[in-house]
Amino acid sequence: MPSADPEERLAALDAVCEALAHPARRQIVLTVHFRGGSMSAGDIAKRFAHAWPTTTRHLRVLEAAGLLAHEKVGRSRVYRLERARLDVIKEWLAWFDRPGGC
Amino acid sequence: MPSADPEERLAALDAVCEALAHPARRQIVLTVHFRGGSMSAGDIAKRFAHAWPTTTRHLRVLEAAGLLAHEKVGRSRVYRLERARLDVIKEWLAWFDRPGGC
DNA sequence: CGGAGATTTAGCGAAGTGGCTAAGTATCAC
DNA sequence: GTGATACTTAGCCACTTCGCTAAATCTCCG
Repeated sequence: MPSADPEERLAALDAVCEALAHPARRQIVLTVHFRGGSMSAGDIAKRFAHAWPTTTRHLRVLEAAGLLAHEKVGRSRVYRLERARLDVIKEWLAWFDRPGGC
Repeated sequence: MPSADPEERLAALDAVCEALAHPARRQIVLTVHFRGGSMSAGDIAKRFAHAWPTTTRHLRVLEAAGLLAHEKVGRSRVYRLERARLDVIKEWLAWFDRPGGC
């Protein structure tokens, strides 16, 4: 269910759009999805050419946008995709399915 | 119809995502849509707090991403929304509707 | 405890973004 | 042509982004 507070929804859209603006971050989100919805930070980092700390930062951006969440498992951190968060984009796109005409 | 060349489609996704990452640009696209799909640069600029050249630049980014196109009409430039271009995002989001599981 | 593995934090530098003002280019009206 | 209207281009500056390496942290194993 979308948040009721319109300001919060705008902020969410903002964060999600900015997070997905970077190709590496779109790739991370897709990768996690196709690996079943959750992956450890190391597994994610291994799949990218960037240095690990660079990937860590991308993960933080995605998490701040609410697209990812993590939990500690032993000495690993497992990131889980918050698929529902992608809905804010769908909602935005839906505006264009209604004909415009002031 | 989506472009056949996968590289071109990736580039398109890239450009569109980056273009829509900025709130002002999302707003421009929405505004043009609700004004019937086309507006002059001046009408667009008038609706924003930014200085006109700033809006011009946003328009150029949106046009480079293929979300807007313009034609000259007298001394005005009329920008038209290319609604179909938004489909590259829908296509990307569609990946998440198929269950992941390597 | 000591050490190795997994991951983040800190901090740097190059490059890009987004705002502005001022100046330029068309086009129309007289 | 002259002047006003409608925009864009050029150029500047503050700030952010994104890559890196080096150092810290946290957790398990023996």
